[in-house]
Amino acid sequence: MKTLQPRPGVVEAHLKRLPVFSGLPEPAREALAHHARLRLQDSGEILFRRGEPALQLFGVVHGAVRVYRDAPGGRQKVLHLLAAPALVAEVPVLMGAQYPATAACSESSTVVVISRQALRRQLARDPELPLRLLGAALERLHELTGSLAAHGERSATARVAAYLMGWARGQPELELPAPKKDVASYLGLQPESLSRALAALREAGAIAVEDKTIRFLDPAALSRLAGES
Amino acid sequence: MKTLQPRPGVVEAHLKRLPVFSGLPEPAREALAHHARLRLQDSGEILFRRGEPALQLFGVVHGAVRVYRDAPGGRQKVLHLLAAPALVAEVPVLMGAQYPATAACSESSTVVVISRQALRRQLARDPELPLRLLGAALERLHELTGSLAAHGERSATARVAAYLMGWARGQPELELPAPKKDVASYLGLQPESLSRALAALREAGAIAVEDKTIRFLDPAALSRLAGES
DNA sequence: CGCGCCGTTGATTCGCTTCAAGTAAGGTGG
DNA sequence: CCACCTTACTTGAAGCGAATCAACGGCGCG
Repeated sequence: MKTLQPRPGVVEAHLKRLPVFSGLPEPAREALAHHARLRLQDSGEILFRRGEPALQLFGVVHGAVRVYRDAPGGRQKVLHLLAAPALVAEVPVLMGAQYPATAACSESSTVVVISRQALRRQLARDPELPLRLLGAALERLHELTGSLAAHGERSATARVAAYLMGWARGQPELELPAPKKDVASYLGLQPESLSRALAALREAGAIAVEDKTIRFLDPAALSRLAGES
Repeated sequence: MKTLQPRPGVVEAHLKRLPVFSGLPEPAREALAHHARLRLQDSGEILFRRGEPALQLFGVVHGAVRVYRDAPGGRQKVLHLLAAPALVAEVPVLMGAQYPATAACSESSTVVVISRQALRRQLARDPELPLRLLGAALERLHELTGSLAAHGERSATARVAAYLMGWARGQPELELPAPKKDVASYLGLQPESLSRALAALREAGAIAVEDKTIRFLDPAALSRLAGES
């Protein structure tokens, strides 16, 4: 891992690409950027661990991050998969709590690190910022809710189909934000099961798979496969 | 369902028993109570539905509520089980969003209903209140995180054991906050499976079951059963 | 009383996990 | 540049655990 302290302008440009900060007036972003660090992380490197006091907010500007919890038996259950641009750990940092899970890069990434102090300073100054962060938290809650509702109900294939559609956003192609084994864990599956589910979708003519790239060949069929119990 | 408009003093007394409001100065609670309604709900009656604009905050002062989402096939997946005293829907009301799920009473309950307007008015006046509500939201997020981590990993019996221990809080006995079928859904199980899991724990000598009451006979054994994969 | 809902228990089925190979790509050190 | 290792992914076969189907007893309620 390399920590940089580049020109504030560079960091500010990165912040601008994060949805939460993009709407802010430029001076506010500059104030934040002034106290931020930039980190270049290799795949697998850890951003923070569960239980540590949440002193830093992370903005992923390039790459992808997985948030997970260790489970008995040396396994880990992935709770979130984030692809740049995304914010990690707004809620615990905002609340002065501990990190509720561990975060690691699932590919080499560049991350903007903002200290809790700096964030708090800016929060006091900018009345819009807390609302934006709360909005992000709400979204997170929404995602967890949906994820929880999806588990148990629905077959493996249906879950995978639904997940793919959720990432599609109308585009004809999508790049998985993490190695398949992490995607599998996120979906509550074993890697083998994900592999088989993708194979089933492929054989149904709904998608084409090449490494981490999924091409949508038949969105209607995919949606049908996602819908059935 | 019966809606009452009792003396504010009565409502204020109820509010005082809700953790979020208990620390407030009495005048603040009275101001809130003034615009609140009291509802007596039968088991099964609905507080709000997914997708409706979140105009009302609910405080359960007696009884229990389940929050769920409808799943394909006419089923429903329970996301939260709340026993009085508890608050429902702080986050969407605070954010001016829509209810992300549906809430219904799982037994006959009495509920304090506070309009978003009234809450907002009080929020503007009381600098401590938003933080308290945020804290509640964080707890909710925590619960969801844990719940999600528990699904998939762990066997049915282990999940049930872990769930029971989570509600125990040191007491030798606990009352399930909902009919067993709702508890089952919350744990991602079919009612039959919950029944079998409880039977297994009973046969292991860890607990005794009588209707909705669970007595802890051997906490050590229970914890051991909860721990294994 | 008779009906419906909840909960329990038994028998069976089905889907996912597990175990086991085997391929392919990337990294390292000789 | 190649031998070697590790890691990611895929596929096949077998086992198991929870879902499902079914029947029954208890209880509240009209």
